[in-house]
Amino acid sequence: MKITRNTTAKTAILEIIRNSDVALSHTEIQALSQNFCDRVTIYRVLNRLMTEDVIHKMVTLDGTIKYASCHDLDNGVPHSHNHIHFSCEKCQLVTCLENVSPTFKLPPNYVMKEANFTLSGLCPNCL
Amino acid sequence: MKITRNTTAKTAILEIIRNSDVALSHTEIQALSQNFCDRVTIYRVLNRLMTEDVIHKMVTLDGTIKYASCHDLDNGVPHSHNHIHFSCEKCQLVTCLENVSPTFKLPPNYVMKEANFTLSGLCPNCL
DNA sequence: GTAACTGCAAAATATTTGCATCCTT
DNA sequence: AAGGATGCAAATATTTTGCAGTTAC
Repeated sequence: MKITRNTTAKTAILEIIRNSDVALSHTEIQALSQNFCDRVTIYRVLNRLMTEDVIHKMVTLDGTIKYASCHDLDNGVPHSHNHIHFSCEKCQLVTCLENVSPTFKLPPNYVMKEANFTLSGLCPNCL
Repeated sequence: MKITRNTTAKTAILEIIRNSDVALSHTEIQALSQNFCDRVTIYRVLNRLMTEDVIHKMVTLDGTIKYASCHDLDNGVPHSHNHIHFSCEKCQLVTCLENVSPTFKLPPNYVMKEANFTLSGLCPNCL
């Protein structure tokens, strides 16, 4: 996997994502960045961070793309992104439910490469 | 549930969606509609069809929203939209896998209202 | 007849691209 | 030094809103 340069923008954006316990959209990251860098740079840094596999993205039911940091598993096995993301319709926060992996059986001759599982509803804080 | 008026635009758009065996985006529906009606009307009709529960939407991994008709179950029970959608990365087609419902266990105090399960990979035609 | 629907224009929002300049390695 | 990264401007794409005119019921 190709590693890109460690620039200040990249470091700052990764910090924002890692400090958040919920997934963030490009717009939310921009708001948190306090105009530290350009909108366009955020788009490009997010793409870089994804190719490096330090963050992953998901989509909410309304099509908004959100980013969250990847948590490495203890055993060093490459983590999967097949966990469920929960989007609270009241507080709007998107949380990674790292330990909830759905099971299912694909029909014959389908080859899965990526998965996105998003639920919406009410989170414990808004219940 | 509120039923909206059966206008020619609504009928035509529903026809397009029902005649397709894959889920369609707003842009794709517009292309298929041969400029039968305005872009804005398509947005509004799609929203109406969703409130009437005759179509449902999903999001692909890149955030594109796609629409597909709802298939009623034999027993008359309101169908769920918790089936998996498969997005082929080669031919770009999004298919509803109606019979594949994932099972999972939500943590306590989460209340699920909607679900979106999207996989990407290769479909049987592109394998 | 009337409330719902549509088309058109325009605004608001989101994302991508080109290019000159700057910075990491 | 060199190639990658950034900022800015601008193009492109997507979605929403307002309003006047039209249509379904």
